[in-house]
Amino acid sequence: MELRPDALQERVKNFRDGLRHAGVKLTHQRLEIFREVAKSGDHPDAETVFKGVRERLPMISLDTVYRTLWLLLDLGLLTTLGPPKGRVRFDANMSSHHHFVCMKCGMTRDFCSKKFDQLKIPDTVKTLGSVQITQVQVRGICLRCSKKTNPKQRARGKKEKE
Amino acid sequence: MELRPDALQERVKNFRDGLRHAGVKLTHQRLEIFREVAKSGDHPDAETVFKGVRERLPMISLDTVYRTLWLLLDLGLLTTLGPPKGRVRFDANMSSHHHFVCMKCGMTRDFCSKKFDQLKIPDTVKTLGSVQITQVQVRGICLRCSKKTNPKQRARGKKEKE
DNA sequence: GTCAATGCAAACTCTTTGCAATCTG
DNA sequence: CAGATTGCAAAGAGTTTGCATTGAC
Repeated sequence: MELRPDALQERVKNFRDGLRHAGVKLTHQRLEIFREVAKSGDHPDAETVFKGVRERLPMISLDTVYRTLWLLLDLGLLTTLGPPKGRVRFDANMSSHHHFVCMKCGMTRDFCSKKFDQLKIPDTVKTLGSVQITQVQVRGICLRCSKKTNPKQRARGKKEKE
Repeated sequence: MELRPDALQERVKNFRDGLRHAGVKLTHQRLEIFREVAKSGDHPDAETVFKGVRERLPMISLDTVYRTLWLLLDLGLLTTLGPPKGRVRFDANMSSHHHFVCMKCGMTRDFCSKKFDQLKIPDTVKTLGSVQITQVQVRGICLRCSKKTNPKQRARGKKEKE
């Protein structure tokens, strides 16, 4: 599923501005990595981005892809699907509920809402496949992370504990 | 954040029934692994489950934890947060949109809905942290996966491609 | 020209697999 | 008691890091 060219242009412009504003260099690699994510509605993982970019920049290395993706995440030019960290997380709550997710540390909490339980799914969505569950995901920064005073903390710091 | 004891009981009962119904043996390890996930509203990853269970079953091995979690996922006694596979996936669409996610292969598609863009977040949620984005996640099985006739396919088959 | 960014290779971490020993039903 | 399940150890992915070289500003 490819994006319309003009919408891609728009995203790329935004990307250039974002880098300049952050005082970060615009390299070939960064541009192509961003384009690869931006042009797709599929939300690729690092490896998939790597393969795509390699067709245009055969010399690019996988670690540059990783470094760039995390950088763009820090700069707010990309987001991730689900919690911001790589591990799969398990949920034994099979009754209908919703989630608050902290984008810094990944902390996730359930909450209930009758209203949210009854959302009507657009018909266009039903053409994508059969629907099992609908959940609302509220993303933000948890109290614990908000309190941390250091403004330059990495979004993916490994030492962080929930 | 611990679950109320009676709600935990309920989940455990459901779990026993689920295993029996699937003709799968109920072992100490499986019970404790399930309890560890079920008692927490934090949605632990495999490593965290392992550490928790080890306090009660010191001899348990990490690979048993993994095998059990994927098994329970297959049996529908657990779910995961976000896509069902471990890799982080990136999204360059920073404007408001929502997701359809296939629980078999992880395929994810954006969709738009003005209604969903305007959901009012319950006040209780705001006590958890500051809110940045609210997205609806519709989970189900995509057309491609529905078509596959083999009913015993593993939910996490590695060969699957989007 | 300077300093950030890249590519390479090696290290690390997380997850999976093969197999003999053990335990459930 | 039979066959599923476990623990161990080793292999396989996926991700990160150090350092010399390259390239953007």
